[in-house]
Amino acid sequence: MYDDGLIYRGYRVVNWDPKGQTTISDDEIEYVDQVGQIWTLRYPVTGSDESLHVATTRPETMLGDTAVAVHPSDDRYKHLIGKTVTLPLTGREIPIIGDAILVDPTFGTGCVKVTPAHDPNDYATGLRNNLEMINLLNPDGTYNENAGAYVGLDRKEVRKRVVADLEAQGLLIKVEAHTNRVGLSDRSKTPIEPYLSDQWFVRMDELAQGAMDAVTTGQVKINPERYAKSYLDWLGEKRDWCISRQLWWGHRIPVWSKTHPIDRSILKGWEEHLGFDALVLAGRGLAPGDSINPYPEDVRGSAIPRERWGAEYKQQDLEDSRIELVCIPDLSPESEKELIAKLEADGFVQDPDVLDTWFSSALWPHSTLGWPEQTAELAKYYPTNVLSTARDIITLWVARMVMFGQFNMGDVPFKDVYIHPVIQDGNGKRMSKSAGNGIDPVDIIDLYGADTLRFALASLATETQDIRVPVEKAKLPDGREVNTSERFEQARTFPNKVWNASRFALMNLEGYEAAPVHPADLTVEDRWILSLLAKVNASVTADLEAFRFAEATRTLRDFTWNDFCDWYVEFLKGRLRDPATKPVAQRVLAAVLDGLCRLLHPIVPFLTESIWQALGAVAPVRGLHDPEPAPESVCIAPWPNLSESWIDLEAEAVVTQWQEKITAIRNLRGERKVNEKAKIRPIILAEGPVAAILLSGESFIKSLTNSETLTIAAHVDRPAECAVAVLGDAEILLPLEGLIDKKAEQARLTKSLADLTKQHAGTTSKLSNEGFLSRAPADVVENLRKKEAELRAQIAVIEAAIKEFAG
RNA sequence: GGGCGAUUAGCUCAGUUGGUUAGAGCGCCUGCUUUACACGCAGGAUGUCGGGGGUUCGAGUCCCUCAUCGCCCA
Repeated sequence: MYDDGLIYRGYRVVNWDPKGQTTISDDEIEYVDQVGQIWTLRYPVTGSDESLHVATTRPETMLGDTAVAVHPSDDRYKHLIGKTVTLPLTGREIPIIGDAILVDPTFGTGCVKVTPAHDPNDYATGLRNNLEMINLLNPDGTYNENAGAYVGLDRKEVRKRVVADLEAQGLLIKVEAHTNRVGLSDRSKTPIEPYLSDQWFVRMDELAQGAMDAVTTGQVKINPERYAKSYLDWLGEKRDWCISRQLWWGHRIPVWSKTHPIDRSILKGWEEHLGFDALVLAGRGLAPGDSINPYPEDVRGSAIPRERWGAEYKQQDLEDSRIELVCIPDLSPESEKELIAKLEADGFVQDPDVLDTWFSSALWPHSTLGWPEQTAELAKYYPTNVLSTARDIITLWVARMVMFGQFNMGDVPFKDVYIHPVIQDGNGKRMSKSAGNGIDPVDIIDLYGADTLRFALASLATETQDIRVPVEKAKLPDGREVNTSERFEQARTFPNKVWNASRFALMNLEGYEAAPVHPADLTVEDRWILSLLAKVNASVTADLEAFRFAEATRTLRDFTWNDFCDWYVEFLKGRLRDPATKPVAQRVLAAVLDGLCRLLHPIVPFLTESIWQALGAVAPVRGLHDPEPAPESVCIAPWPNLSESWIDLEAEAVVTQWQEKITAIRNLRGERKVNEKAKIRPIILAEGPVAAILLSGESFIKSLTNSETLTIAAHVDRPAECAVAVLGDAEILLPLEGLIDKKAEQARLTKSLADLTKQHAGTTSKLSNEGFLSRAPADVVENLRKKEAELRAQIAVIEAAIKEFAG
């Protein structure tokens, strides 16, 4: 990048942390609203009675003012442009300039003090207007000799004295409370100072454009999509990146310099080896265009016009000296050593600064694969598929990885960026070690296991940007008190449930023999569970591909718990006891468990692996069409891709019918507080195809409601005392001789009548709405018509039942 | 100041392109040690979808506005 002129040394205003004594990047500044003050100062116009009022939140910087700016078309001040003011406390005469960019004439007094060395906007103004730049600061935050009488004092002390001295001279107009945003260093929490100093920069224009193009063309996809905006906005500014840091850790900048008249003879012999372009030579005080400097623009920085070099460096009092810079290119370690030795023997010293950590981190996707060597890993894994990261480093890291990948590798580092939500505590605060509100994942593994941790996080990973995880204390077996959360407490039941269902399956797979199962041999409930499994397979696959982890997890949980465990396992119990039906039931059970393990594996890998091993022991060969040996680990088992032909809506409709009636009977039993163990003799009134479906599931309905007998008929002599439930297509009677409280029963029916009547009124009002009928889609209208008819029938049945009780 | 997100049951959250009576888990209430599972089973109660306005036959969902909270960027 150095050779390409993308890295340059520049004398710029940077963010300076006086405590850490280092530059910090824009991203490491934390802005806090602080109640402070704003001081209005009076600057007398030289040789006149007039004076200008300027407002500032940092009055001490006035010592470094080199101009006062007004808007060029501001009638109040236009006539003063070109004159000077006498800067209080210093006596310096500084120009009054017109600058339309810096000054908003409608804000404040319309006059702005300009301190180019200590404010980024003022710095830009200084460049535009060719202003002197006076650096007031020492690196430790004290004021230097440019501050005159205030030399050696800390910036806070200078402020106090400057304000007091101005007040004593009657130049302090007013002090007002003012809330302003103060930039604090993330690291040291001290206010940062804009500071003019020599730093290294990366030129961003082309690099940033390339990284923007990667996202706008879809070469890199950011998920959720809304985050692409912050990526593009940030890169769009194309602000050059200050990469030098005055820290003791990090990659040291591989540049050697010597402040001396240049003696190129010491490099004799290297030109050929390195190529002339590998050496960038620059000198402070060199005349512009000096032939010895191949990249004057790059070295000086585009923001500093060549014709202004003199003014720049005069302030550094270096006009007579020369700095020669040598950037070490890629060499073998031996050659590099040799070159460094030669340079250092001649008095060159390595730049003491290190590179910004993000500069090094940006190399991560390719450097970890062996780059700059062309390794096999690099060829195979670059570019990789997905980068998963948090949103606060989209600009810090993601954008820079893309730029560096494109520059070094000629290709983007990854195809998808998944921005996951950030976990906060129950009060919406970010977790942190110092605040003590953080949860250590290792503690959660100790408490609940890795699968529970993973399952919990997967179920929380929605598209939202934050997830709240209320923090509470828990004691580990070893006595340590750690932070945990009810979220994990809730999640732990799922792996347990899966494990227990698998135990049931494994216990019942004894004597399993693999054989193809013909579709005709499958029962309705087999076809039902396989149909659901195929649907789950499809939707989970789609969810994972779109990074919808919470949705995939919920689908799998619901299927496992509510369909497989609650119903299918119960349907199987009888069949597994009967030697005639057992073999097919076992084969389907093994196949479903096999599929479930594969689907659950990404979410609960340890659990599914142990089930997989146990399943392999009893049923090593599995599958319904063509049974085949299972892979030895679920880790390497192919992701299932069940054919749509498994989807069987007819079977689903049948099982739904059974479930509805079973639930209704259980409901009657539960509400009437009939003991679980008491045998009941429910009656289902139904006719036609509904009755036929129910008859086909008679044994399930009986066993799953713990009924002694079950009557399914179109008509029946109604027992004198029974609880009644009215469904859309059937009526359920539960004879409860001596247990029926007629009044309570009537009240229940009346309440349900009221509900239904209300619903019915809603549907009829819609159906009589001309606008609805003419504008709503036909199927919506049709469905509502059906609904209305059903409700009407249900109401009639309930009214009859109420009469029955009254009679 | 600009941008993004959130506000739905006591708590934590789903709710796809507007279309039946808004869902789940936990918690709560009732009843169950039914030989896979009490980290469980069966059943139940709980909502002015933050406030206001608008578009529409129809709004938790779209638009405007206000409020509160959070994040990012200047």
